Amino acid sequence: MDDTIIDEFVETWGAMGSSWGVNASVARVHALLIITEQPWCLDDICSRLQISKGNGSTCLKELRGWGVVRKVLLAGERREFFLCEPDPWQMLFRIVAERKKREFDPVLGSLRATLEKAGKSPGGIALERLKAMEKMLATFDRLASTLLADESQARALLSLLTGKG
Amino acid sequence: MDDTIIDEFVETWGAMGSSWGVNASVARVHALLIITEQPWCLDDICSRLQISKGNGSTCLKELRGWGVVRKVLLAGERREFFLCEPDPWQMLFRIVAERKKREFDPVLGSLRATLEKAGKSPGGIALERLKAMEKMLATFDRLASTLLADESQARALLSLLTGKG
DNA sequence: TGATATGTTCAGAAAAAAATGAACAGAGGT
DNA sequence: ACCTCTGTTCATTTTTTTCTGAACATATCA
Repeated sequence: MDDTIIDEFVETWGAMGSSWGVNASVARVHALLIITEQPWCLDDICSRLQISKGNGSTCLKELRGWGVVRKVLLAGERREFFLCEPDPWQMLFRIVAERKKREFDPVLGSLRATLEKAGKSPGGIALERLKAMEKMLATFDRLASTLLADESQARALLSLLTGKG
Repeated sequence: MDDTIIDEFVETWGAMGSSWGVNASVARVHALLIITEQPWCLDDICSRLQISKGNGSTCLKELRGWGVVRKVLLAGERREFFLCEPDPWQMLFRIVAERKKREFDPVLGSLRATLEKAGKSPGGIALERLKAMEKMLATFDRLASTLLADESQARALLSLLTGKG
């Protein structure tokens, strides 16, 4: 029975989301749209996942905010339907780009501000270590920017590095 | 006053931890050990961060579990002191290795199990899409394994890719 | 216009996560 | 052996997060 297969996937995805700071319901809705490639409407999602309409609505809004789910209009249908981005790489890039912007860039900015202030009165602060951290994060910043700027190239590069297709 | 600088760094780190699924207190303790490179004892950490001894003890235990903090014995001291891994790259590699093991590998395993089951009764399941996802995650799996196996090489490679030191 | 269908928002309820602090365990010292 | 210092554990409390469901908005159609 493939409902079981779908459920397992949905729950796995939900648990993974949780451990990476993504609301489990959001991840579950996403998983449902991933594994069944049909368009779903709000009510069907909610009854399938046993969540309230309010919660479902919020999850979809968030997923659209991440750029991984979009509304589709179905001929003769009054309701709104939702589809997820079909290409896993695209999906990943959008999530990474968004999380970088929201949760990495501010940290790098803050670290640089700390370094600047600490440069003037370094008492008790491990300046050299912080500089090394800034350098490391800056490396990731450049790498991510480069990869995100050209997705097909990024994909090729990553595959190349691992020596497989 | 550098206590303020330290506090800001600690809070930034704590907030970042939160958004990536790491307990904020754990991240704050880590931040304190990062930015001051002295050894700290439990009581001093707790009073500096205004957390209970129980909480502090648990945080340190967890940080040791991640391999980024270790106990040091100070001559003539009965208390235990704690130091964090001094090299940011080492720190990062340990965290990545551990999170991969705990939170990525099981997902890849589960996805493969899903694929196997769905191969037999694929009704309603987007097989091709799941295969593409498996392929993508497998690429990351190989890449991470390669990089984690030789840290200095990984570090060199990442710097090379970004065209800087 | 009124009735129905659909979606969103948000105050309050429920659940989950995190923190506290007291009890306990062990290690040293006297 | 007894007392003190140190650290851990865990039941309970507190805080935070998440979810629900009802009220509201909007759209469609008769």
